[in-house]
Amino acid sequence: MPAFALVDCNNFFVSCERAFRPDLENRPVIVLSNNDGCVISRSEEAKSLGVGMGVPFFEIRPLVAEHKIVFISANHELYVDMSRRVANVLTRHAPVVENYSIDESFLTFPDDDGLYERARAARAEIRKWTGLPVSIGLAPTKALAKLGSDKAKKNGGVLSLLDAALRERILDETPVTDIWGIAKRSALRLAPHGIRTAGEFMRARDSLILSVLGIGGLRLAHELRGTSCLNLVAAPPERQSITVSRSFGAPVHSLAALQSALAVFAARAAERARRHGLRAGEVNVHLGRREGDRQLYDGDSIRVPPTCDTPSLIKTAKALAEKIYVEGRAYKKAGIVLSGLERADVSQAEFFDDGQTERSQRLSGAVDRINASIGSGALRYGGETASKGWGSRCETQSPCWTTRWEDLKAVRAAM
DNA sequence: TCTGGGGTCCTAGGACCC
DNA sequence: TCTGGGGTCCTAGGACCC
Repeated sequence: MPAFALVDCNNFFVSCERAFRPDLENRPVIVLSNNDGCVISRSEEAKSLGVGMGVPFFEIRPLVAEHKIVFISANHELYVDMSRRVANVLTRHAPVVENYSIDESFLTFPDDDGLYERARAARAEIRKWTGLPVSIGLAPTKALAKLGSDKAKKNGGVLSLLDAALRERILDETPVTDIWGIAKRSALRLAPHGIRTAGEFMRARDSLILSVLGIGGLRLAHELRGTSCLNLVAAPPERQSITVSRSFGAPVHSLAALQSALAVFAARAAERARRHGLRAGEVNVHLGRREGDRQLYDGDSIRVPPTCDTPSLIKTAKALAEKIYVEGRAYKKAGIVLSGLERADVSQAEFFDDGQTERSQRLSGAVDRINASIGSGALRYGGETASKGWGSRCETQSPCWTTRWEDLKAVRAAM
């Protein structure tokens, strides 16, 4: 029978930091989001002190001080590179690998022969080559493999749910919110029907599930029963959108500052589009502010002739900003979303091409290459001025141990 | 007076994920 | 005072068409 494995890096961001800082082992450690705003990764020690996922940092400052919790500002350059290293090891262990997120991969196998031993071997090899601890779940469907990897964290690292009887027992003691794809809202709608555990959900009538949660919920129920509905996506589908957005270190009031931030975001977004060989047919710009508990957005979109050209996207972003900007508002956040993406190489012929396109593509390509070799942001377009009045706060960030020569770790060996 | 039925496309918002 | 960033999918409702 075909089988799936989910490989999940434990406390990924914290583990990446620990890989280069052994002194952080056995201590409570957390990693903070942009602006040191929220907690986005926690070591087991930090979890047991009661630090929740996603809680605002300022709320737990006293707890941090009391227990000497180590806090680190996120270093995504490092995490992306570590993720790539894990993926490299995995390709040696399975015929098909889907890199589902920065810290999770689905593997698929034609049959489940000796799968448990193979999973243990993969886990040991990842530890050896990257220093990262992973948990692996084995099962006949993706949703079950995911559940398996969660349970594996407290079960020696590898858990097989290939056996139906064991599966049912575990589902019966699992709250329905622990299922991948079911969160608070859905749980609230299921509760009146007496569905609180994953087991109860799995055994519920199809018609009931369909009416309460829709087609996605029904697929999930089938997955839990052992019928695979979510296929492995080896070649990731074309992405639907590209977003670059940031919260500001302090509220921003002026249009000029918002435009300078958006110019930088537009340049990043354009660069990403080019890296994926895509052009955007629609640009959205939004400005976020806070009113009490609520996040409010002023935003607007515009269709454009498909492009991945930095200057033209900067121009569009600035124009949109001007259109939606309201004087006197304290903006906390801004972003740009590129959508209507199409492959750059199969674009329709450009009827109105005035010869600028090719020149501008060559220029963009050169800028990308220079930035890739020297460091992101080394070369900028006009309008992409350095952050003035909208920069991020970031107290403590680790060096880019694996991606920058100047950050390479020095090791001294005593003979 | 009587006001169909089926379809598509688009958009905004909800819900969820990591 | 201080609350991330980047995504996906689904649904409902409106506009429009024949």
